[in-house]
Amino acid sequence: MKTHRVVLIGGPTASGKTAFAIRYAEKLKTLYGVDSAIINADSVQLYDELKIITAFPSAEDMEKVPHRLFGILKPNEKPSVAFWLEEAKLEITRLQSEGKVAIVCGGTGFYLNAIKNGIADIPDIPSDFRQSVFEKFQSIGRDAFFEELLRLDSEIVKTLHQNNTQRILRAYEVAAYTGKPLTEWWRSASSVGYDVKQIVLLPPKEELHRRCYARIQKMMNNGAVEEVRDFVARYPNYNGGLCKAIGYYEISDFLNGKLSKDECVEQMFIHTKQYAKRQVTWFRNQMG
RNA sequence: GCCCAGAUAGCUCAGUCGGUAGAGCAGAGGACUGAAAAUCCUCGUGUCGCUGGUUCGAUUCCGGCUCUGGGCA
Repeated sequence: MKTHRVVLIGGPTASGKTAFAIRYAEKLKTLYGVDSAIINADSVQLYDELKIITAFPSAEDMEKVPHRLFGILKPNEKPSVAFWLEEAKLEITRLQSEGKVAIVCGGTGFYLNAIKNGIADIPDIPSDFRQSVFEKFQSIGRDAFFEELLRLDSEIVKTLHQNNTQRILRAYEVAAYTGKPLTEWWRSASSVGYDVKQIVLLPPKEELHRRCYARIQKMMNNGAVEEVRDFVARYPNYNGGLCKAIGYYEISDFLNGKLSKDECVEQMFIHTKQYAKRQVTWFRNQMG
């Protein structure tokens, strides 16, 4: 086992990545005598809150194998691939210098892909600039905004639908701020150049759905409701990155009476299945 | 027992002034280069409750029946 190799473990939610990664690390140790660490590649486990609904690794698991990049963000901080990649590269470099193997594990295929293929070296866009772009979008409307974007970046249509607000804003920001179209930045992306071994777990759909449901039940039994109640009490009117964790809105709606408990669980189940499906599509089609 | 309102896609419902019907959600597939548990795209044949009648033609109008709400007794 070459220690400079980077192992990527991906798969949809509830596919058993965490358990697999730990077994993998233990085998590296017993079979090859090689130490390793698990690096988080899950956007929502980057946070140090809402650990139940984000399926944060258990304390026992974290004792078995060193874990990195878990719980490194506060709720009001925002992650991004670029941020994550920088941190992951630092960890990988550190592990490799110690002769250890990096096991990058998580469900955010976008992040895993960045390890494989790298991302374009685009400068940070200041938040006030981004805000002004957003205001422009709101004032002139989607159609006009998209037309202006095409003037700045004529090739963007090939990969971008004008209804995709997040991305047309991003494309506009980059083109307007850097004076260079996003599509051109993408062409200049260079691979990070790791020797990557990729493992993707893809359980059959029915089994995956069963596991998703079991996991939601477990979260609810482990205090997911109390966790969200406590969180919204400490962060009133929160609208940061943790909002996107499945369970945040559903349990909030249960707490304020908009959903019954059964409906809440049902919604979480539906959203988890939909998420898993998007992940499977990504892993199948974007990562070979 | 009587009165009223419903009965249309897996669910919630719209609609057809009579020419066999469409939205949202769910579901299926897909995209993805700095929000990715996010964001976005594509896909809609279903005895229009059952049964008679009128009509060239009924899911649509009329009658009866069944079921579900709500009201009156």
